[in-house]
Amino acid sequence: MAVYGFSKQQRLLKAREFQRVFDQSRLKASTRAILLLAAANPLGRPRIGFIIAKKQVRLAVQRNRIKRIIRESFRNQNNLTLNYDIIVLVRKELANLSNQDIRTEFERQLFKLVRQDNALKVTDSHA
RNA sequence: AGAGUUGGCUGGACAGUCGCCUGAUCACUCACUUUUAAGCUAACCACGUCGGCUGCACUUGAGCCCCUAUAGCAUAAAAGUGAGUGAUCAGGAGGAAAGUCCGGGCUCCACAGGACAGAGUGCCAGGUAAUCCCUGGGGGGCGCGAGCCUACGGAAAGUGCAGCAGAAAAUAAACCGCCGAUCGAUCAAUAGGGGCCUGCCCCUUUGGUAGGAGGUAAGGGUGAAAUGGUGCGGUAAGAGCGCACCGCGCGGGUGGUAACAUUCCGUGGCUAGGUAAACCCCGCUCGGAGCAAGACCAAAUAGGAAUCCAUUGGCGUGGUCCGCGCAGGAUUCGGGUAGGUUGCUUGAGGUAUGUGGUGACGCAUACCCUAGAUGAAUGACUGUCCACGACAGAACCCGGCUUAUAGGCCGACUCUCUUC
Repeated sequence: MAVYGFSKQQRLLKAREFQRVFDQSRLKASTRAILLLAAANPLGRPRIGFIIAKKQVRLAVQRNRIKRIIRESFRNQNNLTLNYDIIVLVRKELANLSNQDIRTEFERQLFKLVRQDNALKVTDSHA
């Protein structure tokens, strides 16, 4: 039932949680428009948090739009097995993209994280 | 019909699927509190020794009592509170939510007084909780007009400033020009007088020429601005020097609550230039910080305070003992961090009607409750339609101002043209 849901359990809420991801990030994917950082969590589900600086995206309407689209995309990733806390850092160029382009940009980087995670699991099992 | 002025309203619509936040109701789970029910615990271990008993031993030690059930422990049910999950229902950004430029409410701090500094403000009257806002009125400017703009107190309190041009920029001055009366020089003339050398000289008068102490502010030219304008008289030339009209100042009257107006009366020949978003003067206003205000609950860690225990032993003080201090243990307390709760949406609130007022707005009655997030909700996708959707996202709350804005709708008014 909660497959498509998006409650507070799937969000990063505290400054400490954000700081932990920055300190312990193992996965990283970035383009000119967006940067994803991720650190493993023990909860058995992924969580997501946003950092959209006012310096990068000046208008509040644009910041809200980006958050909503990426959150909506993240919500629909029902088969995502990535047990990580993910931080999305938004850069200036993302505000110029359309809704559809923001979505594909985010999903492409998210799958990059999944591939990195799989590669790590393989090396861990060898070691 | 075209051009324009002005006031107000609106700010994509509908359907489906999947989500987010808040509230209400219901169900389940967990925690806490209260009540009720039935139940378990007087045992064991350790310690203390005010007293008692037992009993060994001769003064200490051992065992029991010395104390609880009106207590403690866990269980179940019901009720309440809180949290979580699920279901259903309801609600969920703006006209500017923006800039944070003013004004208030609210909160805390300081204090409730006075003075100075500083900042703001500035025609008048009214509205308001209040304002730098709004309404009405006055003055000035722009527009054929509807209308628009206006930082609009004081320049005879003082100080300062004015590039370029121009002769001169604030107190009068004089470049060109005009005049040159009064002054001597020179020429001429006629008239008059005088002298003698009898055709010359002198004096007076008149006119001219060049000069000139000086007079003048009409004219020229410069400038944003040059010490009222026009005309006539007047004069050597001119000039408010005089007069008429216009303008201006002052006093009075009249109208107006007032700013102010004045086809009214008198008076002054006109003096008093500009600049105060230059200093300044005058009147009025202003304590500071802000919801990250403030209030409450409060883990861990460190530290603090109080009480009790141990003070046999340790460290310090000291020759030693007592004592004192430090370190130790237990309990309690307050401050307070993370975190949480609250402040937090019922308010100078909306809508309708009536009513007072030119209007801003006030008053009365009825009805309505309309976001409350906090790493921060109010959305995404699909389809259909059309005028193809601008500027843009609440963060304690209101009243204004300013700035941004695709379009669409309604009202009032002005000018021009055409037809009747």
